[in-house]
Amino acid sequence: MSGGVSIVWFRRDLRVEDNPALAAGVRAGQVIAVYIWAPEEEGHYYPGRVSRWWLKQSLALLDSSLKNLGTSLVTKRSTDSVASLLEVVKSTGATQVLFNHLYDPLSLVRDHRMKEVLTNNGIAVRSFNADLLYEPWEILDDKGRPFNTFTEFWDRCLSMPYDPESPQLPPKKIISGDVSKCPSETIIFEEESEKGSNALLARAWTPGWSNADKALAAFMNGPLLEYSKNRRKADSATTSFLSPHLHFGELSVRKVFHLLRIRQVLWANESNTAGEESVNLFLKSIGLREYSRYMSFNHPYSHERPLLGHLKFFPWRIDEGYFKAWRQGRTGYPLVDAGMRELWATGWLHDRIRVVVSSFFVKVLQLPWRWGMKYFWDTLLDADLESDALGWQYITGTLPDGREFDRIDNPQFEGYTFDPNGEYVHRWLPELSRLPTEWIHHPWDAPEYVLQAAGIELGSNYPLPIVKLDAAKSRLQEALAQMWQYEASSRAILENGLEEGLGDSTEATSLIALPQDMDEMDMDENAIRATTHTTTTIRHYEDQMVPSITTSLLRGGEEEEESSSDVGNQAEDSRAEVPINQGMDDTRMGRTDDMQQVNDITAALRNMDDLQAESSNTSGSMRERDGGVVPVWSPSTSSFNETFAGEDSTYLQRHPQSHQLVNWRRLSQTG
DNA sequence: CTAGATTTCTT
DNA sequence: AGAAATCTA
Repeated sequence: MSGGVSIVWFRRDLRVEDNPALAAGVRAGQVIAVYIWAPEEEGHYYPGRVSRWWLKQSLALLDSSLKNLGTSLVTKRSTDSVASLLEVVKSTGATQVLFNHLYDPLSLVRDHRMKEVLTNNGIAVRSFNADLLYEPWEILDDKGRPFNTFTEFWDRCLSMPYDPESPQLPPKKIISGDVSKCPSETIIFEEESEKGSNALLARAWTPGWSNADKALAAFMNGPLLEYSKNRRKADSATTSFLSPHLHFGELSVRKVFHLLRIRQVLWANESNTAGEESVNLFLKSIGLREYSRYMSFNHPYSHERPLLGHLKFFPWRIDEGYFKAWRQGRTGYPLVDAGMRELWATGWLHDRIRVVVSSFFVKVLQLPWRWGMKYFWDTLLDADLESDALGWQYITGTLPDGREFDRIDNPQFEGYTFDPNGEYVHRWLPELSRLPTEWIHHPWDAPEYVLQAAGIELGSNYPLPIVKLDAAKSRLQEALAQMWQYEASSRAILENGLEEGLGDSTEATSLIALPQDMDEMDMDENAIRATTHTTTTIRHYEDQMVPSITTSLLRGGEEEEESSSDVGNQAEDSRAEVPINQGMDDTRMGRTDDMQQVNDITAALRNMDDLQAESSNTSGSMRERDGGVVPVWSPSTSSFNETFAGEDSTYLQRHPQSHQLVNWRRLSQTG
């Protein structure tokens, strides 16, 4: 036993405490800790600037912790993490590879392949749960099927016959394997152009597992008690700020859960109801994180496809201008705009405001949710594929327990509940800083003299509402009517057995692609315009699907047309595009049946082989339909950055202490 | 005290 | 929008 060398493959479990893979390695003998940076494998989901910044800090801290324990972190730069892992194994003479589970679709496929490759090479592979209270396959209903609503899921989690594993302490000492033949490679996490902006982040955040632990303690001993009371204020400092730590696995959810439970019992004994309620609420947000993994595991396409198909024919607006206005915080709705500017400036957004801006995005602007999700991915410090997919699908209403699609939230009213005194808006929208609270969430209603006194000229230094709310409501109705009509004709085509129906169906079924990726964003603006201008105003009668990003990974980008293969094809279709044989007058009708079907299929797909077969299949069927219109955006080239920085002096001078996150102006002065 | 109004919450 | 919780006369 003591002679064995184990590779511990770190991914999003960047901690030494309660890390089962690491613990197993230590128990087995010598350990070689490895981190492989292969972002190209993530396809569209190459981590954004702030996310990479966090990762860099976190790895540095992990390395120093490992050094204190007797080894160090071997880092590798790769475009094929499985191949790199195999190299590491060979150069170190390791006999086993240990890692902790991930549940995003890319990792599921990659890890499956990794297991296969290594096993074929005679290497033992062992994997563990380090990210969840319970593995997704442990939480099933009475018939042994996965749940489809959060409440049911979470109830079951909380009433499981056995508790989640107790958190383990860090190892006292690690016996290092010989890494002399396996040198670390330097990983570049930030481009030169990003360093300036990144420097600001360090003033507000301290990544790394030991800091995560401190953040947890600070939250538990402070804001947690008031969590239920304060959680709905846009700029309150009462959120936990743990999400980036949790995303990178710097913090063990099981530890969080454990400590929360202890605290809960304590407060229950003191009959501290406010405290109890707070704990329950906070636990629920942990539960949502669990649920996002659960959904991703059971429905590996939930990051790119709606779970329910009832909006399949919704005419999403392919409108670059709307998209840009939203990103830059120039929609004319102060609460939305403040949120978007905070996001851009700090990489952070209060949970409530995430709901506000994303709901606005989908319902008022009618933009395809995957664009919004991609933007969140690129800009959020806690960008998390599973959580964000769940969130956006929830907002869009494509989950069984999602919001109703035809309900539009009113940012003006939301403004007065989440930001009653307008402080949040004042902070992030310097151009409105002199507008009284009475008008702060609806400047378009303010009398001319008020606007003048506040130095606001609507339509010039602050926009008028990009879409009026009553217009948004009727537009939504129109869009739904179109959707039903399109649905009906599509069904007619199917029933008539026509291969190609309406003349415009090619256009109609073309895909709405994601916004441009990083490498394309630096393109000449004219070139971009040339590729997009003809179609920017056209509505697309199709879901926002893209070819599966797992394709390139599996087949090196070229997959055969294998539609004949197996269940996969059918399964894929039913999941992505729930049959539209009902629900003409109720967008929600038929969802139970649909979900039933989805479930049956995914149950059959639990096996990784099927999953793999299916993903290649998907791309096969989607590929030739690619070519949707792609709006272009670029944080790095946006002029908004410069316009925004340094404008909000007055308010910040008045409230120097008032928020804990990045103070954009102050930081840019000193940094 | 209750019926009715009003506010809050919804994963 | 609709249910549930909270307020009020």
